[in-house]
Amino acid sequence: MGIRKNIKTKTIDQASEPTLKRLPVYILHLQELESKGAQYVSAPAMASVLEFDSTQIVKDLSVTGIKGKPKVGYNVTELRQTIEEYLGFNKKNEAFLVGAGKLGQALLSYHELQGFGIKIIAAFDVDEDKIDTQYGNTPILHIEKLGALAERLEVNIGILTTPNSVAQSTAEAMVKSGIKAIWNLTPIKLKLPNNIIVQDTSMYANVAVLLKKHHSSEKGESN
Amino acid sequence: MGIRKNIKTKTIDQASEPTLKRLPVYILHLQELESKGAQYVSAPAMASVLEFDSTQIVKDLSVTGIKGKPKVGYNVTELRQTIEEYLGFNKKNEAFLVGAGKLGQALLSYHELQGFGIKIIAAFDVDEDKIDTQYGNTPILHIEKLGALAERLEVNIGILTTPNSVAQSTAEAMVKSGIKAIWNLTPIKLKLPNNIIVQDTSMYANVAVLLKKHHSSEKGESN
DNA sequence: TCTAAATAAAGATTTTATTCTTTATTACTT
DNA sequence: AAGTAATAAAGAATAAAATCTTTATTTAGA
Repeated sequence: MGIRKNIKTKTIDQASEPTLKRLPVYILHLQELESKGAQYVSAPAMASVLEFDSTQIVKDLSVTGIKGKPKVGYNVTELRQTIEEYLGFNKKNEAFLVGAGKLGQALLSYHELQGFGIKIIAAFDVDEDKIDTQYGNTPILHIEKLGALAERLEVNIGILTTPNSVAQSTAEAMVKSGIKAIWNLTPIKLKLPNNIIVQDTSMYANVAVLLKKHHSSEKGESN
Repeated sequence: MGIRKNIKTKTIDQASEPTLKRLPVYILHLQELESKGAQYVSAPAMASVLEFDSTQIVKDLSVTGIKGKPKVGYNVTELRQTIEEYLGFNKKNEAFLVGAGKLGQALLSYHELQGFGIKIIAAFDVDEDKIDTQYGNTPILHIEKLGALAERLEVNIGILTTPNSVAQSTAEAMVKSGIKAIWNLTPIKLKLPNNIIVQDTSMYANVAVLLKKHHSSEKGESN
């Protein structure tokens, strides 16, 4: 019969940021497998397709608490659902978008985001031409209404796509309105209270890495 | 007189990716300082504004080869120019954008990118309604013309903003056309030859990190 | 001209993430 | 039913990055 360990592994949480960023990649891959009718998938099989290290995949997936079976792998659908649940993609993540410029409009059109947890229910701006119009199905409102609406609708996720010059002040207004988590798509480093979650997605940062690597490789450096 | 060390520090290159991503933040901050007429700035002064560690700033800046003066700091304009030069922002980085959907259009409108090194000179799509029109000042062409044009204009930077389903095949076509560096804004993990530089900017990855941190903090976890 | 304060720069330490190695489990095969 | 091959899971080692510490430089002020 053997000895059964009774020690519960309880370090379920606290996944690293690189791990969190890889999890959506797994979801997309699993969705593709599902569409092909696959029932099970092993970590090495995923590794060869995604070109990750297979033990890293096992580690990444383990943060969700899911268990795979040796010789079989993971149940594809169960795995996808478990990751989605872990990331909170299946929760009602309603968000406000502030700054309805080009980038903001792109995100308003980017309906795939809904499948990945975020639903933008209103946008805010100061441009009178945009205010009280709709973009897609999303109303664009004057930014003054942010506070009252955030409270009434209990929205606490904000997406920041304003011009750089007003990014900091707008973010502060969002916090004052009860926004707890901000997805910052401006390149500005926001200074906000510690309890506010800020996720930066700077186009500039990515351009910088791309160009430097590109120019370095042109000069024949060893990558 | 003292002993003057004659050993040249030659590890000028090979900045880490986190460092490369911070460099544009410094540029933005320096631009602001310049607009206020500041002549010099010290690493600790920048640190207090940007909320970075000051020694990290010194380390980051040192990859460009610039030297600061004790008690004075760095010359603001010289520092900005040196970083821009290091990242290749002042070079002629002409790029093609492939996939003129919403996200692609947002980038076409995002003229600030020019100040950060990237100039999109043409966009490509398969949608007949878009082909041979212009978006802003940028022509949208049929994707079949990519190869010939890339060769003629010697463009080797590509921006990928297609639907996920065609991301891989489009990327392969770009590589065949002579594109050497791809800024991948799809969430797909591209499988391309090793000599091709790929920089991923996945919205999903960032949403994943944001939501997980948000939900974890709601549950009262220690950040 | 000398002293002291400020700061850059280099080195060491700590932390974090990835990769490698070992162990144990499970299903398939004979 | 037993052995074997495949694989997950846990742990160890390695690599990388951030932070901390020390040293040396230099300019401003006495």
